[in-house]
Amino acid sequence: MNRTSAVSKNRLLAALSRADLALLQPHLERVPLKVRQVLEAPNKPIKHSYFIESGLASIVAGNSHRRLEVGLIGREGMTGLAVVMGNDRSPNENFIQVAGEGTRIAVDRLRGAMQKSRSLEGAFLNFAHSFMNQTSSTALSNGTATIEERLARWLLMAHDRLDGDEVPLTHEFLSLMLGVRRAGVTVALHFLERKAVIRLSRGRIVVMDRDGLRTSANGTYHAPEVEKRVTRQRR
Amino acid sequence: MNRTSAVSKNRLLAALSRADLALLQPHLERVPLKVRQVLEAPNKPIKHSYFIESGLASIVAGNSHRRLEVGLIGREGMTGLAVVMGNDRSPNENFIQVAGEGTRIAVDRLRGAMQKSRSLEGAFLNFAHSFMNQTSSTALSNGTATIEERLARWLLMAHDRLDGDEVPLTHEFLSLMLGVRRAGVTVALHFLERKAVIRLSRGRIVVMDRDGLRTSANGTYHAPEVEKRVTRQRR
DNA sequence: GGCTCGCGGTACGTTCCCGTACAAAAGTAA
DNA sequence: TTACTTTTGTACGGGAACGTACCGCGAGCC
Repeated sequence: MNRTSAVSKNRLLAALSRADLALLQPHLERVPLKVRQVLEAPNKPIKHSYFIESGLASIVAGNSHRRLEVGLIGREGMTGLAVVMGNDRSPNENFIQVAGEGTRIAVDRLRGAMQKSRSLEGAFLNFAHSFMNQTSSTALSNGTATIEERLARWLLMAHDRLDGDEVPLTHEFLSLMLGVRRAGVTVALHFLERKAVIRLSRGRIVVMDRDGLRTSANGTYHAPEVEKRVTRQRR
Repeated sequence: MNRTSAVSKNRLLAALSRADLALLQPHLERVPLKVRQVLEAPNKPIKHSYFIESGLASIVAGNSHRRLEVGLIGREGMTGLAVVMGNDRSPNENFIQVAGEGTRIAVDRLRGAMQKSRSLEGAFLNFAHSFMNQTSSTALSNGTATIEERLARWLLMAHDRLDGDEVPLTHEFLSLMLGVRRAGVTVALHFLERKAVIRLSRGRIVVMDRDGLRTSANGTYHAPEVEKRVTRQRR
């Protein structure tokens, strides 16, 4: 199989050494990712880890009354972090928010591969750490930012992970993600539109000006960390 | 060395197998933990991981304008999770909030021990995962709860990790942790005092009624997960 | 080609929390 | 005791977001 076609659009897989990839390859299964598809149910054993190639998954925490998104995963990473960290489940729900496709691996296969290769395990843990940082950052902005700032941050994160400039989501959906009123989202989006950083149409937000969005995010957005981990590869 | 006295008051250490503990033991150094002592500075290489035996450390995220606590670590765990996950630094600050003592280990020794024992690594990763869940939960309550609810949650978490019922902190300090006004904390604490779930005195909050606090937390507090991870010990 | 239903725009009064400010305790040092 | 510092109690006007509600519009369905 030729090298170019073998490289996944998933950045985590694409960055693996050939040997590590070979450990996973036989167990990877290509799957479509449909909107609202549940990848992990809260407190239920996780069956597969997903490597997203296009689309977006949302990690949502919640206690029936309260619910909101604590993290976003796209082609830069993988789902099933609980498994990477030696557990079999997570209290949070994980579902597809923007349709796409990717590959998945059964969790026992994943565990096996990680046991066999420290560098593979290291790569996954490294992503788990950056996801943890994303969650901290979410906690920070939830605690201190306005809806408009939080929306700008969210749009930037989504834009980072999608092809093109369209974010195909309704205000209602965004309000669930941010844990605020739908009407609040509508108003805040209009502010952003008046600043010409986005354009709105039904069920769709188009990012027009990333820098403007960054300004609107007012310090709550941080570019996805450029891998600065201690290299552990020593093979 | 006799078994009773060898068992650390740190729960993570106490739960390790004898073999795993033996890997760490030679490198552990007993240290006092002083208020405001910085265990990890943001984006600087971490030098030691700390196993707290008494006292409380706070993990704070922030961009100079904004700052608030995203997690709390006491005797149930360890600091330096970035290292556990293969990195050498974290964007968050980590400092002592309530004085106490504990042991620490230099990070390269820690890495060495984790390389040698999968079960040791597994134990630490398991804690990292539960800390991650704590952070999600913080993100959730920051986004959806009132000050009074967040305070109740915070007090319960602190109470879980401290000896006795006293939380020796000023309103000012709590306001920094929650990212709200100091005056807001004062008012909210009075509400809780009027409900007789706490008692206030200068620089000190005494927990009187845990169940009442739980009610006041209104669903934002979850008892620290009772270790339900897949057993990985296969030593 | 009319209808239905989901989505988006807008409004009203209310609640929570903010920024700021100042003075009354409660400790601490002299 | 006195003087000083830190912490706490309380107030005020203002702004952000809330719950709720109602209506127009667009897109897909029959």
